[in-house]
Amino acid sequence: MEYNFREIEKKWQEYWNAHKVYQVKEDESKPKYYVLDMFPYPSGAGLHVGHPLGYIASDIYSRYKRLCGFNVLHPMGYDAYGLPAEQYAIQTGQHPYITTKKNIERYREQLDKIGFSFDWSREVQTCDPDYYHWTQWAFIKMFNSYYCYDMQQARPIEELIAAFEQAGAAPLHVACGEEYTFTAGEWKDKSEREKQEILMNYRIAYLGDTMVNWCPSLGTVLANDEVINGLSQRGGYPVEQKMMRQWCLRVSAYAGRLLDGLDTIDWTESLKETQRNWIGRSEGAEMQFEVKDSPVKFTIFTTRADTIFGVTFMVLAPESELVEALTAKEQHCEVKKYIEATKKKTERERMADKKVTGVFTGSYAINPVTGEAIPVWISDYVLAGYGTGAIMAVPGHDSRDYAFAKHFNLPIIPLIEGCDISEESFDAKEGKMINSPQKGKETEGGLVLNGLEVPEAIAKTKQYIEENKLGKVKTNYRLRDATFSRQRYWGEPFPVYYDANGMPQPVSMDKLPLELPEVDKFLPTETGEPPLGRAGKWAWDSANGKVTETSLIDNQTIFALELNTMPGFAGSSAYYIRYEDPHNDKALADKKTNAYWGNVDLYLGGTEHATGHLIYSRFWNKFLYDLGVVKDEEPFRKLINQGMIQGRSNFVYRINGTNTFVSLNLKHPYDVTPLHVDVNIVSNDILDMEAFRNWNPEYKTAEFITEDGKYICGWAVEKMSKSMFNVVNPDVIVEKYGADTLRLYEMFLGPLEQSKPWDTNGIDGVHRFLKKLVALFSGNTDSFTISDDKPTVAELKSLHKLIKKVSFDIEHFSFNTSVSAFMICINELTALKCNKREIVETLVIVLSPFAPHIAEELWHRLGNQTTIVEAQWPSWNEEYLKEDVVTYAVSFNGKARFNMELPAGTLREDAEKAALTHQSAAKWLEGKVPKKIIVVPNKIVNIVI
RNA sequence: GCUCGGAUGGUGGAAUGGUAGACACGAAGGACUUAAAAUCCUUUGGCUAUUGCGGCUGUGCGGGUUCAAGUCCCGCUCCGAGUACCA
Repeated sequence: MEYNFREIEKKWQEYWNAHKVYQVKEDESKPKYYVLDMFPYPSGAGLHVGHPLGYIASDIYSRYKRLCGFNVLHPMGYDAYGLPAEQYAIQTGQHPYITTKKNIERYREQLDKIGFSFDWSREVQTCDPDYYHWTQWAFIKMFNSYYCYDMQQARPIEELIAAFEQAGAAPLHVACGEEYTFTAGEWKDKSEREKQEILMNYRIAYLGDTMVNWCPSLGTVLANDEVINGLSQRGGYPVEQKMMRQWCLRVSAYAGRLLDGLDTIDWTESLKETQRNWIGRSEGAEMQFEVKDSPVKFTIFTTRADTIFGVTFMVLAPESELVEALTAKEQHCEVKKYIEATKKKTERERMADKKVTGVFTGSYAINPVTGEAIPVWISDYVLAGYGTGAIMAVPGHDSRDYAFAKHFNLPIIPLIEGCDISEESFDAKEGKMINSPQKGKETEGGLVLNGLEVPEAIAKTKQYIEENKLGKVKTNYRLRDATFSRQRYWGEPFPVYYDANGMPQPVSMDKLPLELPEVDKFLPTETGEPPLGRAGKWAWDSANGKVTETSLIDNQTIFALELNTMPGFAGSSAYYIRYEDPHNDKALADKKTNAYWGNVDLYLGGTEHATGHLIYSRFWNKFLYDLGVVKDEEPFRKLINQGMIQGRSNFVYRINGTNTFVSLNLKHPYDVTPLHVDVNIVSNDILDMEAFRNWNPEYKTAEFITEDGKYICGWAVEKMSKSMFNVVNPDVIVEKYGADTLRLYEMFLGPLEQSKPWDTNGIDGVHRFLKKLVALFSGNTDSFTISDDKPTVAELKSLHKLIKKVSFDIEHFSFNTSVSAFMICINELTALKCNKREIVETLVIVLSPFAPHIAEELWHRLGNQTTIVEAQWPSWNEEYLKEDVVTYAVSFNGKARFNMELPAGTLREDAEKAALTHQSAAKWLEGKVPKKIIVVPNKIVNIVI
C-alpha cells in the first residue's frame, strides 16, 4: 500500500464534509468544551505557512477532547472589517465587500486543504448585517447604561435619571467624565438638551470631546493600542493629538474589574503582566494645594505622599484648565508663547524631543503640610490626561523633576538618609526619611516622618492627609476610555441619529440592523465629512423607522444619522458568543444556549492582541455579564499564545559588477552583494541553479562559482514577507507532502508558544514517519495486511508508552514532543514487524488528532464503519510500562560511573550492596569506605566517598 | 528607564533536581542500483586515546545551596518581546 496522501486526503475531506461530521449541537448528556482560535482578518495575500500554526494546535486539542467524550465547540469565522480592503477600495474603486468576499473564499480554500474540524455551519463574518446587528445592539445597550461603583456593575440610565430627580447629583459614586453637583430641583429646571448633555457624561457609550490620536494620512482617529511610537499600527503614518467630539466607551469604569479578573483566569503570566501594565493601577493620594494671594485651589495626584517635605515647585500640564487662572499678568506673554509652541509639536516630536522645557506662571502654591510658598511652573512633561494634570515636584526623588530642577536651577532637597543626589535623583522607594520636616522647621502637632522607612512614611502621610482634610487616598488607572469613532466607510454603522437638539438618539432596537449604505467613493467628502457623508439615503425617518433620503432632513421626523463607523475591535469583541447561537435573530445568543456553552475554555492566538482585542472583549463581556446576557464574567478561561513563524530568507552572492554568483563559503576574496533569492527554488540551502536562471530575466545568463558543483546559499531569519522572497505557502506544502505532513511538521518545529523561523528543510523526517507507518502493513507490496495475532509484551509496551506520553503532552500543549513519541513508537514497531490489529487500531486513534486523514484511512481499512471521530481515546495500562529489570546508574560523588541491572522492586539495601560489590565498583572506591549512599528508586545509586 | 521572557551540538530542539544532547534535519561513510530517486545500515558535542577498553571536558559568564544543578538561589553579560515623560 503506497502512501497516496493526495487521494486519501481528498477522499476524507469530502466525506467529513458530506456527512457533516464536525457539526455540533448542545447536548446535555455530554460535558461541553469550547476551543476557539482568534479569527483572521482575510488579507489579500492569503495564508502563509505561519497562519495555520495556532489552528493546527487548536484542532489537535479539539479532536483530542472529542475523543475524550466532550461535546466540543470549535468554530471559525472572519474579522471582515478593516483598513486594507478600504484602502484598496480607495485606490481601485472596488467595493470593500467584493475584495473581502474574494479574500474570504481564498482563505477558506486554503484552510479546507489542511483538514480542520471546524463547524463551518457556525461561521460568522463581522461585516454580515445579521452579525453586526448585535454589535449595534450592544452599543445601544452601552449608550443606555451607566456604571455604578457601589454595585460594581453597569445599570440602566433610567436609574440614574430617577436618582437625579430624587436627590440630585451630589453624592453619587458612579463613573463619569466630570463631577457635577446639582440638586433635584436644579435638575428639574434644566432643559431637555441640558439634561442630555449631563447624561452623556455618565453613559458607558458616550460622545465626548477628547484628545484623540488623529492620523491625517489615514484620515481617521485611532485607539491608543493602534498607535505605536507615535505612528499608526497600520501603515506606519504619523499620528498627532487633536481635540475631537468622538464616540467613546467608558472602559476605564471597568479598570478595577479588568485587573482583578486576571487573577481568575489561566493565561500566561507575561500576558497578564502586559495587561496589568496597560491598566496601570497606582495607589496614591490626591492633595489639595491653595494658591498664594488667590482663591484658586488645585489638586495633584502622587504615589509618593511621603515626599511632601521635598516639594520645591509645582508643575501643570500645558493643556491644564488651571493654566489661565494661575498665570500672573507679568508672565502672560511667556506662558502664551510656551503653550503655542507645545501645541505645534506632534506627539512624536514631543516624545523624540527629550529637552527640558517649561515656563514659570508667576503664581505660588502653598504646601499644605509646611505652609511654604512654592513656585508653579508649566511643562509638557506633565500629561493632562493622567491624574489631575498637575503634580507636586520632588526633584530629590523623581528623575524627571530632577532634570527640570537642574535645568531651571530650582532647589533640590534630599529626603532619604545617605542618598546621593549630586548626579541623579534617588527614585527607589526605600531607606529612612530625613528632612521631613527640616531641622528648625518643626511645627506644633505637625507631620513628622523622620526616621521612618519609606512605606511607613507613605502610609503615615496618607493618614495625615485624610485626618486633616488636605485630600484623599485615591487609586488611579492609566487605562483610558476607548475612542470608538472612525472616519471610515468599511465598518459597522452607528445605530444613532441626531435629534432636533443635535443630541444623539439610538435607533429603536427592532429596526436593527442599520445597514451600511452604498457610497459612490470611499473618500471623505469635499467638506471633510467621513465617507458616509456621501451616502444619499443616509438619514433616519423616525416616523416610519427606516433609513431615508438625506434631502428630506427636517429635524422633526427626518434626522441625520451618524457619519462615523465603528473601529475594528467592535466586531471582534463578542464574536465568540455569537458562535454559540449564530442564526438567532432574537438575541446575540439564547440564554439557555449560552448557559450550556458558557465561556471559551481554550483560546489560541497571538500576543499582539494583548492590549487591544483582549482588553476590549474582556470589557465587552463584563458589560454583557452585567446585563445578564452571558453567564461568565471572563470570556476566555485559558489562553495560549502561539509564537510567530518568521521567514527564513536565502541569499545568493553576486560579485559586484558581474553576473557571477559565488557560493557561500567561497565568497571571502570577492567583493559581493547579497541578494534575496526565492526560498522555493532552494532546498537545504542548495540553490537550484537552473530554476534561478529562469526565476528572473536579469539572471538568465548567471554564472556560478560552486562548491563541488553545488551552490550553497546563505540564510537569515526575517519577517515572512513577499519582498524578502521567503513566503512559504501552505498549499505548496500540502501539494508536495500532504496536509498530515504539514500538520505534524508545524507541530514538530518547536514549542507552540515560541517564535521560530519556518524552515522546510526538516519536513522530510516527518513525511518519512508517515510513510513508515503505511509501510508497516504492506512492506513493499500493494496489499494491506493486518494480523489478528495477540500482541507481544514488547509491542504493548511501545504502544502504552505512546498513549501515556501523547495524553500528557496534549494536556500540556507540548505537541512537538508528541510527534517525537510517534516516531519512536513507529521505529520500535517497525523493528518488531508489528502489524497487529489491536496495536494499530489504538495507534491510529492516538494519531488521529495530529494526522486525521491517514488515521481515518487506516481506521476504515481495519474494517470500522464509523468515522474515527467517534472512537474513544484509549487509556494506558501502567502494568505494561513496568520493567522486569531496572538499569541503575551508579555514581561516585555524583558522577555517573557504571550501570548495573537489578530486578524491578529491589530493596534499597540490596541495591546499595549490589552497587558496592559490583565488579566495577572497586576501581572507583579506591579502597575507601563510603561515607554515605543515596539510592534513588529505579534510577541511581550515588556513593559518596 | 521599567516589566516579562530567553541563552543547550553544524541546525530545529529533548530532559518531574538524578546517566545532558531524546527525536529530527544536515553532514560523512556504506548497502542496493548502469545511474539517479527512493529505501536501509553505521558514525556524528568537543578534546584526547585507540589492536582494545577508555579518559578528560562540556548547557552564556562568575559565585552559592545539594550526595547530585541545564534545572534552585545570588551577582553579571548578551539577545528578544512589551511598555514608556503615568507623578
